[in-house]
Amino acid sequence: MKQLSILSKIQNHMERFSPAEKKVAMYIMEHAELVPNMTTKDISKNAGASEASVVRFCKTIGIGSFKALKLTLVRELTIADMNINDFSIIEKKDTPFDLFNKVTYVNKAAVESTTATIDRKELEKAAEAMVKAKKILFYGVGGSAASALDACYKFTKLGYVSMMSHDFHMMIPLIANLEPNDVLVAISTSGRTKDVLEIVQFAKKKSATVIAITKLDPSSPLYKEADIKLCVPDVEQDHRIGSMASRMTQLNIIDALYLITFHQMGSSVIEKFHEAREEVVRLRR
Amino acid sequence: MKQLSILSKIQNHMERFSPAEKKVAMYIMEHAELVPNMTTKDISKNAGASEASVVRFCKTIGIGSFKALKLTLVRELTIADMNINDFSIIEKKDTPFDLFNKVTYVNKAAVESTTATIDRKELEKAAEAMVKAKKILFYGVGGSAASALDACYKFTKLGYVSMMSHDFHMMIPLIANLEPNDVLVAISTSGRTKDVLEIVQFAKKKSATVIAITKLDPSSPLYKEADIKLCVPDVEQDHRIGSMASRMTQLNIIDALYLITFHQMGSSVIEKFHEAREEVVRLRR
DNA sequence: TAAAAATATGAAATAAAATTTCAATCTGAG
DNA sequence: CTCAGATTGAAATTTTATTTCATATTTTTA
Repeated sequence: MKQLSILSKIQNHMERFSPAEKKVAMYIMEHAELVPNMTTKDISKNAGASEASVVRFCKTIGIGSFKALKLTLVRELTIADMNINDFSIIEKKDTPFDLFNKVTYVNKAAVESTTATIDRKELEKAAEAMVKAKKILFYGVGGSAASALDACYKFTKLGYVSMMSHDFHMMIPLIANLEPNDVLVAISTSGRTKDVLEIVQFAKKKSATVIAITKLDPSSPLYKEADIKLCVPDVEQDHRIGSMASRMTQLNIIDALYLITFHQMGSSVIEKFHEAREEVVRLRR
Repeated sequence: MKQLSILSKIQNHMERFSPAEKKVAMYIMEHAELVPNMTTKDISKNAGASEASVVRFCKTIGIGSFKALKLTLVRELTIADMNINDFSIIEKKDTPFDLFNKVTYVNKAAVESTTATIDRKELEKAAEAMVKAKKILFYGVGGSAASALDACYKFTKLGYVSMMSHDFHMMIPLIANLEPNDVLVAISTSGRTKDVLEIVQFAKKKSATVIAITKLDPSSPLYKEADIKLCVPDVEQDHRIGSMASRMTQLNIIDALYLITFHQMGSSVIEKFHEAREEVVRLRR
């Protein structure tokens, strides 16, 4: 039989808690992953009960101390899965540290959630395309520009002619010089950024392979146009705040693409790679 | 190949510990499973060193506090049989999808591990500094340039005069125009990039506040020079592959800084923010 | 080789967190 | 009502973690 986890124990006990304990229980159930980094004071504030009640709560559920509860929770949560991906949990009274913990949690969840949208076959197609390419271009604007820059840097290290710009007009001549089998990686979570779409169309005209990093949405133009779709989840974001998680998901996919390419290239290239790295360490500007 | 495992990190570092730290390290290696339930005093007694040395030991191995060490140990000891925690497990026969899963795992772990190095007080100092600043500059080179770009974009959205460049020579005049209370965010995981250090020194001469995003390493020059240190874990990477995880940790901290600043600014600014966003959606280039 | 600088260390002070105490406040049975 | 028992949080206390600082040690420099 399955060992009764501490969280379900709390759940089962819910009816029998006193009002103050119940507040604590509710808070802990809903923010279990934050608890290990919190103090009794933090929790009392957030749950609207006293510190004493937090400690009493621990005893009530049969755990000796608050510290023991934290350890128990960490142990259980390392295996647990997660589901939040928005910032509805942000509250007025949050301290910087609270906010940090929440961001960390959301980002972790975002990375995790890329597993749900990525497609094996598309990854394989991407791997194949990367090997065939001489030149690789990356294009993303606004929030996606940083991802493009990161990707560009990584593939340069692999010895590709790899370029990016967030300037539409700069991209045009770059695209004009693409040859068949070269790759354009277009990054736009929404899949509806006009500049990106125009660049993609131009690249297709030059018979380049277009890889899109975009959210899984069959109705989006970018999704429809791309030869290869590496999909990020639609991490529904609090629009007041703007997307943070989407950058994480883009980068996670870029990292994968990089590692896959690296893996395929084999040891031949690795020497040059090594050489460049040593030079960097030596010069260390 | 190295990884995110704290115990092997301690092992690898063994030669470089000071005598007192070494005693602590030895004790912890041998009794790792007991440590989460011990206090600094317990350990100092058992290891034959002072409590201060226990705390210092944590910093030396790149973990922000003793409490964080305890949490990290619990996580690892429970995760141990969940096998993967680094890239040593990359095998020839890995499919692209396998590689994707491994990258995802590593990135998630990297984000998670920032909780071990961040310091509450430094976050609060950073929050304060950001509110006082008129102008914010970001500087990072190589792999850190993408993080700087991302940060710059985010803070521009908040209405700051926010700039970045990865060109050293371009940075000079930007720094020259900084005023007291303005902020320079210097991003360098190693904390030893020469360009970055020179920029930091110049900024300090202009009385700007320097926030460093760097690994927790008390001996690194950037760590020593910065007014405020937001530390990322030393996700020691397979040097054949180059760092992926470190970008994740940088971005996680940048996201936190952004959210904290946003949170502090309050609703006054949120309107302008909204306005810009709606314009973006309308124009959607 | 001596002086100066940098590093390392633990005792003690301080800060932070957890726990306990206790007086005030409820709650409900008689 | 009223009183016994339960519940609660403010404040005191205890425990734990962290920082400071003076001293000791090593390393560098002159």
